[in-house]
Amino acid sequence: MSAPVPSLRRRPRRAGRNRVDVLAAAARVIAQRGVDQTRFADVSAEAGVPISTLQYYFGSREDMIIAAFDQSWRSEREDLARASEAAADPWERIRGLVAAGIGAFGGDDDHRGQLWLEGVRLGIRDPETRSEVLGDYESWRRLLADAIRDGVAAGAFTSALSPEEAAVVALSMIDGIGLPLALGDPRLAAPPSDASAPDASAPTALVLRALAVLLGYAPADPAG
Amino acid sequence: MSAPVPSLRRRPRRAGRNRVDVLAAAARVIAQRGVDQTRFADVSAEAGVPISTLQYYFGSREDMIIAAFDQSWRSEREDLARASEAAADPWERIRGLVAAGIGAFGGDDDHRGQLWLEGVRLGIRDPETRSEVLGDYESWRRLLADAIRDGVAAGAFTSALSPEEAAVVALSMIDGIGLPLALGDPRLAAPPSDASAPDASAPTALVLRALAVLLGYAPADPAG
Amino acid sequence: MSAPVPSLRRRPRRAGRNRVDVLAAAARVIAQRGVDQTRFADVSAEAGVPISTLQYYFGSREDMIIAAFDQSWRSEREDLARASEAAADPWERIRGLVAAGIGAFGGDDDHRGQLWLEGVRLGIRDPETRSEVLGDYESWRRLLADAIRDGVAAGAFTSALSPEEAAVVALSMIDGIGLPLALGDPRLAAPPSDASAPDASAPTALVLRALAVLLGYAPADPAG
Amino acid sequence: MSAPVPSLRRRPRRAGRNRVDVLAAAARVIAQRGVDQTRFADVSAEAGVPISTLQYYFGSREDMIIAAFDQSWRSEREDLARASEAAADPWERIRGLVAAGIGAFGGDDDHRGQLWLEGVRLGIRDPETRSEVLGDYESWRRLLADAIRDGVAAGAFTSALSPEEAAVVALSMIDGIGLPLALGDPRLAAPPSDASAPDASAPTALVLRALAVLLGYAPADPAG
DNA sequence: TATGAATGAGAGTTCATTCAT
DNA sequence: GATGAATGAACTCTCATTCAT
Repeated sequence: MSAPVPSLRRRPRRAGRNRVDVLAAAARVIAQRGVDQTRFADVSAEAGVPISTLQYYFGSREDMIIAAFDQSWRSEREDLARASEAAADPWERIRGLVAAGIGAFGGDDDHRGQLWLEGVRLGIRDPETRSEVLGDYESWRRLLADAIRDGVAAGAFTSALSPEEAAVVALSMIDGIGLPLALGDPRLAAPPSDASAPDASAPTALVLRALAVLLGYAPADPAG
Repeated sequence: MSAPVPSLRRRPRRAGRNRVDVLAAAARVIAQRGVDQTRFADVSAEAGVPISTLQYYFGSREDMIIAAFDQSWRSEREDLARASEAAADPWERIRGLVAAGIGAFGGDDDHRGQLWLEGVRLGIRDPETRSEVLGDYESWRRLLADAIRDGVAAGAFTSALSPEEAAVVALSMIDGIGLPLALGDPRLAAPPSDASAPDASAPTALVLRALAVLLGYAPADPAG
Repeated sequence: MSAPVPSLRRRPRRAGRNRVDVLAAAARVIAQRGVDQTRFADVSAEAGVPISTLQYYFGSREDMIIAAFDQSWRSEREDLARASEAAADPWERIRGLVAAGIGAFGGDDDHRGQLWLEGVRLGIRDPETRSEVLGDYESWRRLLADAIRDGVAAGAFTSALSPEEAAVVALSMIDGIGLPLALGDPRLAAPPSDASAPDASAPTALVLRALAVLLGYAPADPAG
Repeated sequence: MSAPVPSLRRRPRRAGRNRVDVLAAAARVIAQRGVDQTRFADVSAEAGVPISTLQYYFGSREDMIIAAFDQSWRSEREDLARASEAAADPWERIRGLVAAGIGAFGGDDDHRGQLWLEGVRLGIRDPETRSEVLGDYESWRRLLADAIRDGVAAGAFTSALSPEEAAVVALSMIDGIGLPLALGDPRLAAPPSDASAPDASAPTALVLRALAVLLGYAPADPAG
């Protein structure tokens, strides 16, 4: 809600720096309030920018929302691309992806999961958004399938499903467990804990154990 | 502070009947347009009932929407309870639940999946709705866990996960694959077909194959 | 600007009486401020009715303006029809029509001329309005032509133009002299007077003298 | 209280040239869209000049519009002055003026009539504009009255009205028939033709015939 | 019980204008 | 001299809600 502290170092040439900040603010509002409840007034308050400036930047409310999603998808894709190069061990890569995916639903300040859900819901009714969301699905599945294929090739995994099929299933687990996690489902909390704030560690471990079974991966502690 | 004395006469049948019809219409509108885009005018048109009558029935827009969800959850629970008695074979029961769950996202006239998604999204922000949705999750998990437990007891399944854990994972797969299915994800279509209308059969088969691996169930054709 | 004093005698059944009052108020505002400067807020103040009620009555601003014109044209046609029956003598009828037509531009509280001008201007750009305005022209011309024809038949007039042609010319004089009159043209004032408030008597007399020449009508005092 | 010292350098030609072009564009927009619907954005598009440049030139929207009218009146006056020297024969001069006046309402690309109407309408409410418009009326009447007076002096005309009165009536005919012509009144079309595009020839001939009667001018063919 | 009439709150959008280059 | 960036004001419109019947 507080206006972003402007970086004092070199102001960018024109409208641009501010636009990015404003889009981040819009994405926060969308995640918090939902697409349909996102008003110019909310983004204006969150970004510390007048309403008419938002309209000057984006034209209409709808275009602002589209732009916020665009930016979010773009940065998600960049994050994923970076993540794919990081770890060499196939299981380690899977573990990272699962943790990142489920973690999106678990944080207090991290509203990636909510934003994704808004995108899915929007995509059900808006064709343009739909293709963006499906592209997002594909990015995730490709990373998962690559890791699985590498693991199979290395002899670490033995899967009855093709890598592509296993990736579809793995991503379903991530998303499917993310929703009740975002709802604060107490059944997903680690046994001793009962905190109402969603904690992604227990569902992450559970999905990893299931994936280990599915991929025929049998270390001492698949989740660890 | 004293509540107004309620009329002791039971609400007459005719009004009650109409209320139920109206709530079904409201649920249809919610599934089609989304909660936030559901106006009195939409429900009025769908139900063929004046707006002021809707307000007379339900009080406020929000109350109408809550009532529509209530009714939908109530009937879902009844359906599930009935389904649980139907099949005796554990795998058969699992197969039925998976097919029902994924099928909710696949139909043209069947908007159960959309309605469920609306409920989840609403539950993220509204505590009252949240507990209803979590209750729904529990119903599903219980049925799945019961079937798994029976299968393990009968020696048909050998699972590294507890029945409860396996049920959580199974439900995640169902929901998690339902969303891209509702989006018309072409990757979820059966290979030869390329129809744009969502077809639940391929993802259902895929999830069943994954569950067979997960539960150590090895018939000739798990999906069949 | 003051809210209309409601007649205490029998309130009409539903919305209807008020609608007529509101339309009269809208017509006043249109005449005073012009179509494009007529805001809901202006009509609301003039009619003493909330803006949202205006929208409830008419739907949109544009529809309200159309309705105001409609009502004005309807009453104008009724006035003309009534006027056509009044006088028997052809020249007397012409005199009445000229006086009425030019008088529309001359009064302080009479904004018929301004309203007509707004209609013409609107009709130049809006086809629907155009046909209404042209119908208005036809009504006037028919009355004038009928009177001229009767005068010719009675031997009172001898016109080089056909009655229809003479009517077109006569109406042109009326409208064409009405505009500078509405502008307060000092050249149109009676010689001794120099009042800035438009006085229709001098231009009316002038047009009548011209028409007398045109129609070959030669009494002692054509304007008297 | 001291006015800022104005730059002594005359405004450079280039800027002045551009200003004139821009004003012509503004006049076109005013004629096409009407004064109240003339936005900076419209003139900007028509003139190919940025909005802020328009504001730099003219200050405010209102000033731009006034300037456009000013320029239009100035050039109209120059045209009229030139026209008055052209023809020697009184009736010929009248014929030229009538044709020019009515022709202003008839062309497709000629929006002089519309612009004049906008000026009249503006003048009804704005005193400054009013005196400009009345000056325009005087210019026309003077030319007409001069021609009539010359015709009377030459014995070609015998009018019951004074030349000034006859000029007022003549100008009224021109303007009064111009409005329905601008509306595309089918009754003003020449009998055989039925073109929807306004054709000034028939109403011009009609007005000339009426004027011939009024002025006692009796050639073989007054309109020819 | 049910419904039409009326109205206030809130939102998006347009547009002229101010400011800083 | 000329122009893009930014912003406040004003307006229309949608919609839930209240009131009276």
